[in-house]
Amino acid sequence: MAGSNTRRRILDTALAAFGRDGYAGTSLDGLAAELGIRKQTILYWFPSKLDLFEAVVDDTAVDLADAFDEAAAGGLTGLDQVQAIVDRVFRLAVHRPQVLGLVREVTRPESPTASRLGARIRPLYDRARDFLMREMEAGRIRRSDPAMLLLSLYSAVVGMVTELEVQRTVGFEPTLRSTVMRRRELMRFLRAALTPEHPAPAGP
Amino acid sequence: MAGSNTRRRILDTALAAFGRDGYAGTSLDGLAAELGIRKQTILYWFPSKLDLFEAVVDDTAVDLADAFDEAAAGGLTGLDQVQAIVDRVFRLAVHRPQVLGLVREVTRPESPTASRLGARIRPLYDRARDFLMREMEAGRIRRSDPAMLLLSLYSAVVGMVTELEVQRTVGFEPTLRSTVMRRRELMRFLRAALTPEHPAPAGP
DNA sequence: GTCCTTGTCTACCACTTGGTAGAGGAAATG
DNA sequence: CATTTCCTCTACCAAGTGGTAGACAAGGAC
Repeated sequence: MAGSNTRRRILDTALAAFGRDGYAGTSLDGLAAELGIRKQTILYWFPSKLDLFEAVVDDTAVDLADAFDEAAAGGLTGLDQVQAIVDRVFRLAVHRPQVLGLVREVTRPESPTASRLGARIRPLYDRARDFLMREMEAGRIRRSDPAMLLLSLYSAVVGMVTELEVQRTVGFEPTLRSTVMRRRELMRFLRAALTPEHPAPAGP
Repeated sequence: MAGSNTRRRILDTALAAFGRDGYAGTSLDGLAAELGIRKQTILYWFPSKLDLFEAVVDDTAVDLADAFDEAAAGGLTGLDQVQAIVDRVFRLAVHRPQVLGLVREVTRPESPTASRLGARIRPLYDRARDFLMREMEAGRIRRSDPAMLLLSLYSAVVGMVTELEVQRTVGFEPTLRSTVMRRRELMRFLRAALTPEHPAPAGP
């Protein structure tokens, strides 16, 4: 039953292709060529292109959730927890940069399954927001609208990671050193933005 | 010579289409249908799809540059200048949301003209970085790597504005009120991140 | 009037797209 | 051995892709 391996290979290659070229920009023929198989083999495992895409999205959502779980398992609080998550996302971005490409593709307003990953991501989003609210309540993070703050955090992280990919595309292979630098700089930015002004602000 | 108006209409509609569906996801036939003309009329004004795309990008780059010029004309410094630019970008996003969609599309690593807008945007980028360096030197903005900081700023702003578009797509028409709220929240975030810790840090 | 330019159109073309139908090999199962 | 199941393939297809060739109408120049 070496065949089930084919399914895995298709998912992996499709993740890279969708993340790199987008849904519309990815063709089954091209994908098959990249895999050294026929397009019909892809359609055997996944009844349609959209089905394949959704499978890739679901697969990726699991990876992301795992990463978050892992980062959250330490039971940290405040900025230390934020740092742990950023570290984890960066590690994911270095090991499997395709994942972030897919996130970018799928968060496009007109993405074929914008709502789908939305639903998959929703629990993560809610957890993160609850965390931020709790920490604000405890005075460990500067008070602000948690939803907005979360969006800012998300944008900053994905933007930074995307930039790494852009460099790679241009042929400027980012060194481990430069990646570490970026992560550190991003954390400085986030810490500056999140550190509370006074120990306990408490306002109306 | 009412014809030249056609060119303008094509550019406007193409901007929206490319920003919404991406380069690969946009077909000349579909674009023509949207305009109520034949595809060949498009190809009369722009010799190829790629030419059209590049024209749209150039056109958009001019708009962006104008917006920056306008925001920078006040001769402000420090956080006030940053705020002016964010305000201006938000205004652009509200009036012509397609522009931000295109920016998003074109900053994809594998975008057909990733380097093109890159070149067009480069002067803006350099100006912004110089500004940040100057303000850091003057102690009006927290010291950090200007390039990284700029990327964080860019990501936060574009992410926030994109989110407005996502809401619109989902049918949740963002009110003027909610837009203003978002802008204010974003500025709080940026101010927190940029405000210098001490009046004059002075390093080695 | 005739000619030339401008702009939009119809008619086509070669190629690619996602998808269907079904042949055939390999291996387990009886 | 025969049968069935699993997997990958060849052979197609209808629709859509970007793009070419050229007809045709409107208007200005002469």
